[in-house]
Amino acid sequence: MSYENYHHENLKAELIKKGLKLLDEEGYENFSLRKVAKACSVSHTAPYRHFDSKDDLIMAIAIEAHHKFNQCLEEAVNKYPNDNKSQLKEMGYSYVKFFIENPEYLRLFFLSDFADNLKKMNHETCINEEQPFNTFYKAIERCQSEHQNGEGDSVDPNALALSCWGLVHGMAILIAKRDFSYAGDYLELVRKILWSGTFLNL
Amino acid sequence: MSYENYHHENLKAELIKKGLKLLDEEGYENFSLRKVAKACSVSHTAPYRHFDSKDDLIMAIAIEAHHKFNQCLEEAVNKYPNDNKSQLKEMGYSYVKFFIENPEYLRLFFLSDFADNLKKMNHETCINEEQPFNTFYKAIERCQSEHQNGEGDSVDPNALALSCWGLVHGMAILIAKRDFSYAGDYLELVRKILWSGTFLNL
DNA sequence: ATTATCATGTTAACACTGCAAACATAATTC
DNA sequence: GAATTATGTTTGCAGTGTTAACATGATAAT
Repeated sequence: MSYENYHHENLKAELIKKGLKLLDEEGYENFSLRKVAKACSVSHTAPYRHFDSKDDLIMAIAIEAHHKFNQCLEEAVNKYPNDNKSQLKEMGYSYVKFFIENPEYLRLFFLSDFADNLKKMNHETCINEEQPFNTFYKAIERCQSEHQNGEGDSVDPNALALSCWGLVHGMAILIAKRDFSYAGDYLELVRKILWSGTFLNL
Repeated sequence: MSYENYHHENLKAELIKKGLKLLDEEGYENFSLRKVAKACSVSHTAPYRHFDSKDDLIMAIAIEAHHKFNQCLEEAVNKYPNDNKSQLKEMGYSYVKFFIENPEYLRLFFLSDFADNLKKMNHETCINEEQPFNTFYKAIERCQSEHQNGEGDSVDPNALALSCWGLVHGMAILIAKRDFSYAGDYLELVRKILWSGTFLNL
Protein backbone atom coordinates (compact mmCIF):
# COMPACT_ATOMS: atom_id res chain seq x y z
CA MET A 1 0.00 0.00 0.00
CA SER A 2 2.90 2.30 -0.67
CA TYR A 3 1.79 5.88 -1.10
CA GLU A 4 4.59 7.09 -3.30
CA ASN A 5 4.70 10.83 -2.87
CA TYR A 6 2.35 11.66 -0.08
CA HIS A 7 3.74 15.05 -0.56
CA HIS A 8 7.36 14.32 -0.55
CA GLU A 9 7.87 10.75 0.63
CA ASN A 10 10.56 11.56 3.15
CA LEU A 11 11.31 15.24 3.30
CA LYS A 12 12.89 15.12 6.73
CA ALA A 13 15.65 12.78 5.62
CA GLU A 14 16.24 14.75 2.45
CA LEU A 15 16.51 18.02 4.38
CA ILE A 16 19.23 16.52 6.52
CA LYS A 17 21.04 15.05 3.56
CA LYS A 18 20.89 18.15 1.40
CA GLY A 19 21.63 20.29 4.43
CA LEU A 20 24.79 18.38 5.14
CA LYS A 21 25.82 18.77 1.54
CA LEU A 22 25.10 22.49 1.58
CA LEU A 23 27.09 22.88 4.76
CA ASP A 24 29.99 21.08 3.16
CA GLU A 25 29.92 23.08 -0.03
CA GLU A 26 29.15 26.59 1.13
CA GLY A 27 30.33 26.64 4.71
CA TYR A 28 28.59 27.22 7.99
CA GLU A 29 28.10 30.96 7.58
CA ASN A 30 26.38 30.60 4.24
CA PHE A 31 24.01 27.92 5.37
CA SER A 32 20.35 28.91 5.25
CA LEU A 33 17.05 27.14 5.73
CA ARG A 34 15.68 28.58 2.54
CA LYS A 35 18.51 27.22 0.47
CA VAL A 36 18.01 23.77 1.92
CA ALA A 37 14.30 24.01 1.23
CA LYS A 38 14.95 25.07 -2.34
CA ALA A 39 17.41 22.21 -2.78
CA CYS A 40 14.56 19.89 -1.86
CA SER A 41 12.17 21.68 -4.25
CA VAL A 42 9.88 22.69 -1.45
CA SER A 43 8.58 25.94 -0.01
CA HIS A 44 10.86 27.79 2.35
CA THR A 45 8.71 27.13 5.40
CA ALA A 46 8.22 23.44 4.81
CA PRO A 47 11.21 22.53 7.03
CA TYR A 48 9.25 23.87 10.00
CA ARG A 49 6.96 20.84 9.78
CA HIS A 50 9.93 18.68 10.71
CA PHE A 51 12.19 20.96 12.69
CA ASP A 52 11.37 23.57 15.29
CA SER A 53 14.03 25.95 14.16
CA LYS A 54 17.13 26.37 12.11
CA ASP A 55 19.27 25.23 15.00
CA ASP A 56 17.08 22.17 15.28
CA LEU A 57 17.84 21.18 11.71
CA ILE A 58 21.51 21.90 12.15
CA MET A 59 21.45 19.71 15.23
CA ALA A 60 19.96 16.85 13.26
CA ILE A 61 22.64 17.32 10.63
CA ALA A 62 25.29 17.33 13.31
CA ILE A 63 24.02 14.10 14.79
CA GLU A 64 24.18 12.56 11.34
CA ALA A 65 27.75 13.75 11.00
CA HIS A 66 28.58 12.40 14.43
CA HIS A 67 27.52 8.99 13.27
CA LYS A 68 30.06 9.14 10.49
CA PHE A 69 32.67 10.26 12.97
CA ASN A 70 31.91 7.56 15.48
CA GLN A 71 31.96 4.94 12.79
CA CYS A 72 35.35 6.19 11.72
CA LEU A 73 36.69 5.86 15.25
CA GLU A 74 35.23 2.43 15.80
CA GLU A 75 36.86 1.14 12.68
CA ALA A 76 40.16 2.27 14.11
CA VAL A 77 39.50 0.35 17.31
CA ASN A 78 38.62 -2.80 15.45
CA LYS A 79 41.96 -2.78 13.76
CA TYR A 80 43.68 -3.80 17.02
CA PRO A 81 41.20 -5.92 19.00
CA ASN A 82 43.64 -6.85 21.73
CA ASP A 83 46.00 -3.92 21.95
CA ASN A 84 44.68 -0.94 23.88
CA LYS A 85 47.61 1.31 23.18
CA SER A 86 47.55 0.68 19.45
CA GLN A 87 43.82 1.24 19.48
CA LEU A 88 44.31 4.65 21.00
CA LYS A 89 47.07 5.58 18.59
CA GLU A 90 45.07 4.44 15.59
CA MET A 91 42.06 6.35 16.84
CA GLY A 92 44.10 9.48 17.30
CA TYR A 93 45.27 9.11 13.75
CA SER A 94 41.73 8.60 12.45
CA TYR A 95 40.56 11.51 14.56
CA VAL A 96 42.93 13.89 12.84
CA LYS A 97 42.35 12.37 9.44
CA PHE A 98 38.61 12.75 9.74
CA PHE A 99 38.76 16.49 10.28
CA ILE A 100 41.35 17.00 7.61
CA GLU A 101 38.97 15.36 5.20
CA ASN A 102 35.90 17.12 6.57
CA PRO A 103 37.09 20.51 7.80
CA GLU A 104 33.60 21.96 7.82
CA TYR A 105 32.62 19.52 10.54
CA LEU A 106 34.94 21.29 12.93
CA ARG A 107 32.64 24.27 13.07
CA LEU A 108 29.62 22.03 13.10
CA PHE A 109 30.90 19.94 15.99
CA PHE A 110 32.62 22.36 18.26
CA LEU A 111 32.08 25.99 17.57
CA SER A 112 28.48 26.62 16.72
CA ASP A 113 26.09 27.87 19.34
CA PHE A 114 24.03 24.78 18.88
CA ALA A 115 26.81 22.67 20.32
CA ASP A 116 25.67 23.79 23.74
CA ASN A 117 22.07 23.10 22.87
CA LEU A 118 23.01 19.66 21.71
CA LYS A 119 24.48 18.92 25.08
CA LYS A 120 21.36 20.13 26.86
CA MET A 121 19.00 18.28 24.56
CA ASN A 122 20.78 15.00 24.83
CA HIS A 123 20.59 15.16 28.57
CA GLU A 124 16.85 14.89 28.20
CA THR A 125 16.35 12.78 25.13
CA CYS A 126 18.84 10.55 23.40
CA ILE A 127 21.62 9.66 25.80
CA ASN A 128 23.31 7.67 23.09
CA GLU A 129 24.57 10.78 21.43
CA GLU A 130 25.55 12.58 24.57
CA GLN A 131 29.17 11.74 24.14
CA PRO A 132 30.04 11.43 20.51
CA PHE A 133 33.47 10.63 21.80
CA ASN A 134 32.43 7.70 23.85
CA THR A 135 34.57 5.37 21.86
CA PHE A 136 37.58 7.55 22.27
CA TYR A 137 36.95 8.07 25.93
CA LYS A 138 36.58 4.38 26.64
CA ALA A 139 39.84 3.56 24.91
CA ILE A 140 41.57 6.09 27.11
CA GLU A 141 40.04 4.54 30.19
CA ARG A 142 41.21 1.10 29.15
CA CYS A 143 44.74 2.40 28.69
CA GLN A 144 44.55 4.10 32.04
CA SER A 145 43.67 0.98 33.95
CA GLU A 146 46.25 -1.02 32.05
CA HIS A 147 48.93 1.52 32.79
CA GLN A 148 48.07 1.86 36.44
CA ASN A 149 48.42 -1.86 36.89
CA GLY A 150 51.91 -1.72 35.50
CA GLU A 151 53.47 0.63 38.02
CA GLY A 152 52.84 2.02 41.43
CA ASP A 153 53.20 5.60 40.34
CA SER A 154 49.76 7.12 40.30
CA VAL A 155 49.19 8.85 37.01
CA ASP A 156 46.22 11.14 37.34
CA PRO A 157 43.66 9.56 34.98
CA ASN A 158 42.13 12.92 34.22
CA ALA A 159 45.50 14.33 33.27
CA LEU A 160 46.10 11.42 30.95
CA ALA A 161 42.71 11.70 29.32
CA LEU A 162 42.90 15.45 28.86
CA SER A 163 46.41 15.46 27.45
CA CYS A 164 45.68 12.50 25.21
CA TRP A 165 42.47 13.87 23.86
CA GLY A 166 43.74 17.43 23.77
CA LEU A 167 46.73 16.46 21.69
CA VAL A 168 44.81 14.85 18.85
CA HIS A 169 42.06 17.42 19.06
CA GLY A 170 44.50 20.28 18.86
CA MET A 171 46.52 18.76 16.07
CA ALA A 172 43.36 18.11 14.09
CA ILE A 173 42.27 21.72 14.37
CA LEU A 174 45.66 23.25 13.74
CA ILE A 175 46.14 21.17 10.63
CA ALA A 176 42.61 21.36 9.31
CA LYS A 177 42.52 25.12 9.69
CA ARG A 178 46.01 25.38 8.28
CA ASP A 179 47.28 27.30 11.29
CA PHE A 180 50.25 24.98 11.39
CA SER A 181 52.14 25.13 8.13
CA TYR A 182 54.26 22.18 7.15
CA ALA A 183 55.78 21.27 3.85
CA GLY A 184 55.45 17.49 4.15
CA ASP A 185 52.62 15.06 4.60
CA TYR A 186 50.63 16.07 7.65
CA LEU A 187 49.14 12.69 8.32
CA GLU A 188 52.56 11.09 8.19
CA LEU A 189 53.78 13.61 10.72
CA VAL A 190 50.85 12.85 12.98
CA ARG A 191 51.52 9.15 12.68
CA LYS A 192 55.13 9.71 13.69
CA ILE A 193 54.06 11.72 16.74
CA LEU A 194 51.50 9.20 17.91
CA TRP A 195 53.70 6.19 17.37
CA SER A 196 56.78 7.68 18.99
CA GLY A 197 57.68 5.77 22.13
CA THR A 198 57.25 8.69 24.45
CA PHE A 199 53.77 9.64 23.39
CA LEU A 200 52.04 10.67 26.58
CA ASN A 201 53.70 8.11 28.76
CA LEU A 202 52.04 5.23 26.99
CA MET B 1 42.68 73.44 17.28
CA SER B 2 40.87 70.34 18.42
CA TYR B 3 37.50 69.94 16.76
CA GLU B 4 35.74 68.00 19.44
CA ASN B 5 33.03 66.07 17.72
CA TYR B 6 33.62 66.55 14.06
CA HIS B 7 30.88 64.13 13.81
CA HIS B 8 31.95 61.55 16.23
CA GLU B 9 35.59 62.20 17.16
CA ASN B 10 36.78 58.66 16.64
CA LEU B 11 34.03 56.37 15.50
CA LYS B 12 36.34 53.75 14.07
CA ALA B 13 37.96 53.02 17.42
CA GLU B 14 34.62 53.02 19.18
CA LEU B 15 33.16 50.56 16.68
CA ILE B 16 35.98 48.15 17.39
CA LYS B 17 35.69 48.60 21.12
CA LYS B 18 31.93 48.27 21.31
CA GLY B 19 32.06 45.47 18.76
CA LEU B 20 34.44 43.49 20.91
CA LYS B 21 32.19 44.02 23.88
CA LEU B 22 29.13 42.94 21.93
CA LEU B 23 30.93 39.86 20.74
CA ASP B 24 31.85 39.00 24.29
CA GLU B 25 28.40 39.53 25.68
CA GLU B 26 26.13 38.13 23.00
CA GLY B 27 28.31 35.66 21.17
CA TYR B 28 29.47 35.41 17.63
CA GLU B 29 26.14 34.33 16.14
CA ASN B 30 24.28 37.27 17.61
CA PHE B 31 26.79 39.84 16.48
CA SER B 32 25.42 42.34 14.00
CA LEU B 33 26.67 45.52 12.39
CA ARG B 34 23.47 47.33 13.22
CA LYS B 35 23.77 46.57 16.90
CA VAL B 36 27.31 47.86 16.98
CA ALA B 37 26.21 51.00 15.17
CA LYS B 38 23.38 51.51 17.63
CA ALA B 39 25.76 50.99 20.54
CA CYS B 40 27.77 53.91 19.15
CA SER B 41 24.61 55.98 18.71
CA VAL B 42 25.10 56.19 15.00
CA SER B 43 23.14 55.20 11.91
CA HIS B 44 23.36 51.59 10.83
CA THR B 45 25.33 52.37 7.69
CA ALA B 46 27.88 54.63 9.32
CA PRO B 47 30.32 51.73 9.88
CA TYR B 48 30.70 51.49 6.11
CA ARG B 49 32.70 54.72 6.16
CA HIS B 50 35.38 52.88 8.13
CA PHE B 51 34.99 49.24 7.15
CA ASP B 52 34.27 47.67 3.79
CA SER B 53 32.06 44.99 5.20
CA LYS B 54 30.95 43.20 8.30
CA ASP B 55 33.85 40.78 7.98
CA ASP B 56 36.18 43.73 7.73
CA LEU B 57 35.02 45.06 11.08
CA ILE B 58 35.20 41.63 12.65
CA MET B 59 38.71 41.31 11.35
CA ALA B 60 39.69 44.58 12.99
CA ILE B 61 38.15 43.35 16.21
CA ALA B 62 40.05 40.09 15.91
CA ILE B 63 43.33 41.90 15.44
CA GLU B 64 42.59 43.87 18.57
CA ALA B 65 41.92 40.65 20.44
CA HIS B 66 45.11 39.14 19.09
CA HIS B 67 47.04 41.95 20.67
CA LYS B 68 45.62 41.01 24.03
CA PHE B 69 46.51 37.41 23.40
CA ASN B 70 50.05 38.12 22.29
CA GLN B 71 50.58 40.35 25.28
CA CYS B 72 49.40 37.55 27.50
CA LEU B 73 51.89 35.13 25.97
CA GLU B 74 54.78 37.56 26.14
CA GLU B 75 54.18 38.12 29.83
CA ALA B 76 54.53 34.40 30.29
CA VAL B 77 57.85 34.40 28.48
CA ASN B 78 59.19 37.26 30.54
CA LYS B 79 58.62 35.29 33.69
CA TYR B 80 61.55 33.00 32.85
CA PRO B 81 64.08 35.08 30.90
CA ASN B 82 66.74 32.38 30.84
CA ASP B 83 64.82 29.12 30.87
CA ASN B 84 63.40 28.08 27.54
CA LYS B 85 61.56 25.06 28.82
CA SER B 86 59.89 26.95 31.62
CA GLN B 87 58.97 29.66 29.16
CA LEU B 88 57.19 27.17 26.99
CA LYS B 89 55.38 25.58 29.89
CA GLU B 90 54.28 28.91 31.28
CA MET B 91 53.11 29.95 27.84
CA GLY B 92 51.12 26.79 27.44
CA TYR B 93 49.49 27.50 30.75
CA SER B 94 48.69 31.09 29.79
CA TYR B 95 47.45 29.88 26.43
CA VAL B 96 44.84 27.68 28.04
CA LYS B 97 43.99 30.22 30.70
CA PHE B 98 43.39 32.93 28.14
CA PHE B 99 40.72 30.97 26.30
CA ILE B 100 39.10 29.77 29.48
CA GLU B 101 38.70 33.40 30.45
CA ASN B 102 37.69 34.52 26.95
CA PRO B 103 35.86 31.58 25.41
CA GLU B 104 34.26 33.74 22.76
CA TYR B 105 37.66 34.46 21.29
CA LEU B 106 37.94 30.84 20.26
CA ARG B 107 35.33 31.34 17.60
CA LEU B 108 36.75 34.70 16.71
CA PHE B 109 40.27 33.36 16.29
CA PHE B 110 39.85 29.97 14.77
CA LEU B 111 36.46 29.09 13.49
CA SER B 112 34.93 32.04 11.74
CA ASP B 113 35.09 32.34 8.00
CA PHE B 114 37.05 35.51 8.36
CA ALA B 115 39.94 33.58 9.84
CA ASP B 116 40.83 32.55 6.34
CA ASN B 117 40.41 36.07 5.09
CA LEU B 118 42.66 37.32 7.82
CA LYS B 119 45.41 35.07 6.64
CA LYS B 120 45.02 36.27 3.06
CA MET B 121 44.87 39.92 4.03
CA ASN B 122 47.93 39.84 6.19
CA HIS B 123 49.91 38.34 3.39
CA GLU B 124 49.40 41.59 1.54
CA THR B 125 49.29 44.20 4.25
CA CYS B 126 50.41 43.90 7.83
CA ILE B 127 52.87 41.04 8.13
CA ASN B 128 53.17 41.73 11.84
CA GLU B 129 49.89 40.07 12.52
CA GLU B 130 50.40 37.19 10.19
CA GLN B 131 51.39 34.88 12.96
CA PRO B 132 49.68 35.82 16.16
CA PHE B 133 51.53 32.88 17.59
CA ASN B 134 54.96 34.14 16.75
CA THR B 135 55.92 34.28 20.35
CA PHE B 136 54.78 30.76 20.92
CA TYR B 137 56.43 29.51 17.82
CA LYS B 138 59.77 31.09 18.64
CA ALA B 139 59.82 29.57 22.10
CA ILE B 140 59.28 26.17 20.54
CA GLU B 141 62.15 26.75 18.14
CA ARG B 142 64.43 27.75 20.98
CA CYS B 143 63.58 24.57 22.83
CA GLN B 144 64.14 22.56 19.70
CA SER B 145 67.66 23.82 19.15
CA GLU B 146 68.48 23.44 22.80
CA HIS B 147 67.22 19.88 22.82
CA GLN B 148 68.95 18.91 19.62
CA ASN B 149 72.25 20.07 21.04
CA GLY B 150 71.83 17.78 23.98
CA GLU B 151 71.59 14.49 22.15
CA GLY B 152 72.39 13.00 18.81
CA ASP B 153 68.94 11.59 18.27
CA SER B 154 67.21 13.72 15.70
CA VAL B 155 63.83 14.79 16.99
CA ASP B 156 61.80 16.06 14.07
CA PRO B 157 61.35 19.76 14.87
CA ASN B 158 58.01 19.85 13.10
CA ALA B 159 56.78 16.93 15.15
CA LEU B 160 57.82 18.66 18.34
CA ALA B 161 56.20 21.93 17.37
CA LEU B 162 52.95 20.35 16.25
CA SER B 163 52.57 18.12 19.27
CA CYS B 164 53.52 20.90 21.65
CA TRP B 165 51.22 23.47 20.14
CA GLY B 166 48.50 20.95 19.46
CA LEU B 167 48.43 19.84 23.05
CA VAL B 168 47.80 23.25 24.58
CA HIS B 169 45.52 24.25 21.73
CA GLY B 170 43.43 21.15 22.11
CA MET B 171 43.24 21.35 25.86
CA ALA B 172 42.21 24.98 25.65
CA ILE B 173 39.37 24.18 23.30
CA LEU B 174 38.18 21.07 25.11
CA ILE B 175 38.09 22.89 28.42
CA ALA B 176 36.70 26.19 27.19
CA LYS B 177 33.92 24.46 25.30
CA ARG B 178 33.31 22.13 28.23
CA ASP B 179 33.72 19.04 26.08
CA PHE B 180 36.01 17.62 28.72
CA SER B 181 34.24 17.36 32.03
CA TYR B 182 36.28 17.37 35.20
CA ALA B 183 35.28 17.93 38.76
CA GLY B 184 38.43 19.72 39.90
CA ASP B 185 40.29 22.85 38.96
CA TYR B 186 41.01 22.75 35.24
CA LEU B 187 43.92 25.12 35.31
CA GLU B 188 45.56 23.13 38.07
CA LEU B 189 45.19 20.00 35.98
CA VAL B 190 46.74 21.72 33.00
CA ARG B 191 49.62 22.93 35.15
CA LYS B 192 50.19 19.39 36.32
CA ILE B 193 50.27 18.09 32.76
CA LEU B 194 52.63 20.75 31.48
CA TRP B 195 55.00 20.50 34.41
CA SER B 196 55.15 16.74 34.46
CA GLY B 197 58.63 15.55 33.60
CA THR B 198 57.61 13.64 30.53
CA PHE B 199 55.78 16.44 28.82
CA LEU B 200 56.59 16.05 25.16
CA ASN B 201 60.12 14.91 25.65
CA LEU B 202 61.18 18.23 27.11
C1' DA C 1 38.17 84.61 0.72
C1' DT C 2 35.90 81.91 -2.21
C1' DT C 3 35.66 77.57 -4.30
C1' DA C 4 36.34 72.81 -5.02
C1' DT C 5 37.26 68.56 -2.84
C1' DC C 6 37.29 65.23 0.68
C1' DA C 7 35.71 62.98 4.99
C1' DT C 8 32.10 61.46 7.52
C1' DG C 9 27.67 61.14 8.50
C1' DT C 10 22.20 60.25 7.22
C1' DT C 11 18.11 58.39 4.77
C1' DA C 12 15.94 55.29 1.42
C1' DA C 13 15.74 51.11 -0.80
C1' DC C 14 16.85 46.18 -1.99
C1' DA C 15 17.43 41.28 -1.37
C1' DC C 16 17.93 37.92 1.91
C1' DT C 17 17.14 35.75 6.39
C1' DG C 18 14.39 33.11 10.32
C1' DC C 19 10.01 32.64 11.81
C1' DA C 20 4.80 32.79 12.80
C1' DA C 21 -0.05 32.69 11.30
C1' DA C 22 -3.74 31.37 8.26
C1' DC C 23 -4.99 28.30 5.01
C1' DA C 24 -5.21 23.82 1.86
C1' DT C 25 -5.25 19.11 1.17
C1' DA C 26 -3.58 14.20 1.65
C1' DA C 27 -3.62 10.48 5.12
C1' DT C 28 -5.34 8.38 9.18
C1' DT C 29 -8.55 7.32 12.85
C1' DC C 30 -12.95 6.76 14.86
C1' DG D 1 -18.47 8.99 6.19
C1' DA D 2 -16.77 12.54 9.61
C1' DA D 3 -13.28 14.28 12.47
C1' DT D 4 -8.58 14.67 13.15
C1' DT D 5 -3.81 14.68 12.07
C1' DA D 6 0.24 15.28 9.06
C1' DT D 7 2.39 17.79 5.71
C1' DG D 8 2.61 21.20 2.64
C1' DT D 9 1.75 26.48 0.64
C1' DT D 10 1.03 31.45 0.78
C1' DT D 11 1.39 35.65 3.12
C1' DG D 12 3.56 38.76 6.16
C1' DC D 13 6.83 40.70 9.54
C1' DA D 14 11.09 42.08 11.75
C1' DG D 15 15.98 41.85 11.38
C1' DT D 16 20.17 41.50 8.48
C1' DG D 17 24.16 43.20 5.13
C1' DT D 18 24.85 46.20 1.46
C1' DT D 19 24.44 49.93 -2.07
C1' DA D 20 23.10 54.45 -3.83
C1' DA D 21 21.77 59.26 -3.30
C1' DC D 22 22.21 62.94 -0.50
C1' DA D 23 23.88 66.46 3.34
C1' DT D 24 27.34 68.82 5.64
C1' DG D 25 31.68 69.62 8.41
C1' DA D 26 36.71 69.93 7.41
C1' DT D 27 40.43 70.75 4.35
C1' DA D 28 43.00 72.21 0.19
C1' DA D 29 43.49 75.02 -4.01
C1' DT D 30 43.10 79.09 -6.41
